[in-house]
Amino acid sequence: MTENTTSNPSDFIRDIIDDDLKTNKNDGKVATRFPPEPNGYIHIGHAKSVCLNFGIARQYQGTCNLRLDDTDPAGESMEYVESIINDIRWLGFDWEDRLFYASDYFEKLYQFAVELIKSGNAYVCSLSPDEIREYRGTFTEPGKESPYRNRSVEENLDLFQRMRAGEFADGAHVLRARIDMASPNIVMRDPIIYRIKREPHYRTGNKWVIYPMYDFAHCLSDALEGIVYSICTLEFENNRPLYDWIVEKLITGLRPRQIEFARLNLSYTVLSKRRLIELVEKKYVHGWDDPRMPTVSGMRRRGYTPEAIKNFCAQIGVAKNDNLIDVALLEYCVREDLNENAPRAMCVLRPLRVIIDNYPENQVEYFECANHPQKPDMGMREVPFSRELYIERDDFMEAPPKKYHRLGPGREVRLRNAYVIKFESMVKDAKTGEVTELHCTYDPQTRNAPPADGRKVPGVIHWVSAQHCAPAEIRLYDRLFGIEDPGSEEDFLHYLNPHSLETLTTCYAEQSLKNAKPGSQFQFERLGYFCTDARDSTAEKPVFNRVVPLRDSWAKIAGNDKK
RNA sequence: UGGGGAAUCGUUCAAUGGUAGGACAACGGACUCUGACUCCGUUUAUAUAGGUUCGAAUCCUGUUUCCCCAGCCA
Repeated sequence: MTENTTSNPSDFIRDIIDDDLKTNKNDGKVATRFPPEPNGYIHIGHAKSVCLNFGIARQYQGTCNLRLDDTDPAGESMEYVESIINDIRWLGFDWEDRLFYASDYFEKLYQFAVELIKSGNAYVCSLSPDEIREYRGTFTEPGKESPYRNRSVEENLDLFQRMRAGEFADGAHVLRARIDMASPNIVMRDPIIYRIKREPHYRTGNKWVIYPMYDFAHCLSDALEGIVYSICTLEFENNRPLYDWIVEKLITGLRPRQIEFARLNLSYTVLSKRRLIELVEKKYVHGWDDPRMPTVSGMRRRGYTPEAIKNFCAQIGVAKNDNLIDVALLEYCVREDLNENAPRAMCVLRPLRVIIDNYPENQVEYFECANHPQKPDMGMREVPFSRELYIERDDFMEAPPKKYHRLGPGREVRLRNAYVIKFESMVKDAKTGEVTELHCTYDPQTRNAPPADGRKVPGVIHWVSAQHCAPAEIRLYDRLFGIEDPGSEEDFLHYLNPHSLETLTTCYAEQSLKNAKPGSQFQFERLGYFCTDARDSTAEKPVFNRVVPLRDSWAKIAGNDKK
């Protein structure tokens, strides 16, 4: 595992870079960029791209720019820009002074467009949107040339200037690249490169009423920034000829190269921006940072760590195969990191009162408990013990099966870090028959020691002292969807997991958890990893999010027995 | 249907003409004051049919399957 973090990753993109370096193709320059559109929060799929682009820059001592690709004012906002900046920083990447906005290039891009018109490579088309679609043809039939395709350079220049000046309504004209209406690649059939859109831009306000299209803006932004490797996802493969066409027409010297890789798909969730927005807007989740969301802000609030996310991105690799990564791998990475770094504590989720009949009424003892069983340097804490305790309801069974080694009639169990107790009797609710209270006795010899007579007590359960513990709220999160690949379903909302959030309001946390720092993670022993909710947790009532449960081999045994 | 991509254990990534390997998952077992962690072990793969070659996951030919493209989104 240590080898993993020290050795450099390798993939087909890094192979290309290695080759370029070997042949000195770009004077040894390595420059990448991460170019999100600020119209939503970034998610684990973006994190893959962030790790790739920034990771390459780091590995080759190159640079990686952060560029907001904000060429369509609809839906873009500063709130999204801020969230993106915040999220990438949190992941641990730095673009130094290279924060750019495509909108900062609007004037330059306009001049590039003028240049394209002058060289006869672009024209103003006045077909309606419907007509443009019709003229485009289909997969099997070539398109038809627009009647406006042969306008003079002067007319095109005049029209384009007037488009900019705001003389025309939205949709009245567009600027198109003059390529080939018969191209088998539909992208190349005179693609639109500028459209009129009377929509205020979150950065340029009302300065512009024409906006460049992605295909035009992106490649030129790359070129302007001196990007060498323009890494994007597979669905842009069809656009690469256009990328190259534009760059070839307008850029001399070093030209950026587009390389495509397969975007991440994660099981039991969706990663398309459209669907994520829908979940937020229709309130199926409580915002972009809902801990069930695969967004970076959601995972942060859930308690995932940057290290876990980055390690996950390293594990999944980079290739061109469509993929659906098992979310279990992400959870593995989270556990791996938290097992190493999260201090342990005890917390009872579904309490059952236990009275130790032979323990003195007003006595309190403090047990020194290790914050981490394998890491003494993480220190100790004192945990109070008294006559009345709470244990987990699951840790008692009235009629336990043989393999169950917790508490039951006639059985003994070890209280974690404390005494061995023995079941004596139970109290039931007269009406419901539910067990409401247990009476036990403790063996005073078993403090920090095995039973004196050598008998074995296989079970160990967690507990809290009733008079010392802190009432807490705990939110148990489960996968957002009930099926592996909801993203492939048109009506994906039908597959939402109705139990993706379970809120427990009568939990009891050990005393030390009262001062838990917001956003900090713990392992609640025998249960899982939990994170103090950064938003809702208070000193009076701490709120914990379950990051991920511990692996539970008992659940498997119990589950098999039922079958 | 035209064009562009991709096919290797259940999932994913490697193997760049020379022993098909890793991780996750699954399944056994050991250990254990967390049924955690850790450790040990096991199962399972080159889409398909031909060809070239001493030797093919890799090269060639055909076939099949999957993904992307007909936004004035990115």
